[in-house]
Amino acid sequence: MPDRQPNIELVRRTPFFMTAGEEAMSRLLRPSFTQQLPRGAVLFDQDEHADFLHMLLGGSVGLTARDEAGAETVVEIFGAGELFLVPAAYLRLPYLASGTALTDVRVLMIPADVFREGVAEDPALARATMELLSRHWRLMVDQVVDLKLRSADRRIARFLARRVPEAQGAGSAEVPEPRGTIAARLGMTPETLSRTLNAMDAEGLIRLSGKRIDLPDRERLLGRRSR
Amino acid sequence: MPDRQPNIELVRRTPFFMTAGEEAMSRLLRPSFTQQLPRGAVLFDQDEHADFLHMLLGGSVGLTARDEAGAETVVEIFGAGELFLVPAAYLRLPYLASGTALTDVRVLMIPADVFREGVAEDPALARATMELLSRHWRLMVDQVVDLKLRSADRRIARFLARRVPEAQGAGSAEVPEPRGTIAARLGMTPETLSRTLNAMDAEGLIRLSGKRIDLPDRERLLGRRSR
DNA sequence: ATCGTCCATTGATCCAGATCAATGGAACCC
DNA sequence: GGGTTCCATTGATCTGGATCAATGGACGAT
Repeated sequence: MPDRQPNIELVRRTPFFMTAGEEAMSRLLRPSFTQQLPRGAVLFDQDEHADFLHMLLGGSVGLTARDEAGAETVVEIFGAGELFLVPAAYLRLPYLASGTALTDVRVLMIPADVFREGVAEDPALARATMELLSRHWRLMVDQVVDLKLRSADRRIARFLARRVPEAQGAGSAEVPEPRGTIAARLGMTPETLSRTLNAMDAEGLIRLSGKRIDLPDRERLLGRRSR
Repeated sequence: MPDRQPNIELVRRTPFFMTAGEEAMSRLLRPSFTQQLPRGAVLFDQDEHADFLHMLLGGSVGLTARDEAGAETVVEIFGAGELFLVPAAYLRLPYLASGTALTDVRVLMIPADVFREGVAEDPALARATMELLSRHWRLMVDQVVDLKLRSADRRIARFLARRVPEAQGAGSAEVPEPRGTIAARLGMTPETLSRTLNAMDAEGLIRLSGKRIDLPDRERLLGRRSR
């Protein structure tokens, strides 16, 4: 059920549109629409032609890549306010990965050709796009370093710490995504994730309570030298 | 020994300047200079402020990240014609990684502020930059998938195959970089790389000859299902 | 040429995390 | 409300690749 009236305020406040400006926003919004989808829905599929960019208004989406043997991983998990699929749309190439709703989601669908036009004509929109791409590149570099240098428990600790809104001290991380998805994002099996989480709980580093995880001491959690 | 006369033809032919156009090129080249550096030289250091973009005119450069414990990996290896460090320069953030000359290199040094100005004023330059960033994001996604899904020997096979100029059949890959660097780029130890390379040679999948490696049958090399 | 240094190779052993295999539990549907 | 299904957890075992430990060779310096 497409909906032509997205929550404008929410869109206006995203880092992307804060940089791109009001004009770019209304230009992109005019031909766009929003979709509500339940957990598990597939938003787009690897190898298919990129007709839309997606901006997540609520919920979270997993970028899932499948290799030639059919095995799958999660490359990244995007949360509310994130705009993604710019590279595929811009290069007019097929998507590198599929997108799956990890929770119920609300997505703003922006036609790729409108975006390409806008970016060519509006310097502020181009600026916002370059910033976005730069940030996203750095996120992926960070993940590569994580995978190559850090052990499973350090990766988990960092993942949880980044989910806490407060920069310092104690906090609480919302983790509504399926465990298997998080494990895949972190480059490990669900079994390893589960075991490590329970061990951390036993040590008092974290407090598991279903879809929320409390971090009593962020510094201690990150500080652990397990290699 | 900065040199104010880079090989213009070489620069003009890079994918980046083919898109950015002649005007952007002369604008960026005017305040730039080239440097010749020996293998092992450090071009820039992690955490330092990004004052320059680098365009590699010859040789290859490794992006090396160091974690808090002092361990290092190689995030990416760039070859001639590549422009890198755009994200740090554009976001005015410190470099995420250090750059090391893996062979003797010739680098064109482009001042970051000139680049930022140019990108704001020249739409063709902005377009080239968005394409570059999009491509680079996809390269990192590819690497993440590689690390998460593929075994050491498959990663090596793919790495070698991508170094062969010819798309099909047999070919020869130049591998002038130190073995340890390649191992780090592939997320394994030099020991594992060495052993796997020798095993592949024994099976006739590749032919080792110092800094060159011949691939008699690209398809067979890639086809191996060792999961 | 000869030495020293660095890097690659080779060998032996170890271990973090994967895999295989049940079992437990929460959400969903008639 | 009681299956049914799916997902998370827990247990036992296995293994790809890391680590530790020598050698061997190539290259640059003298």
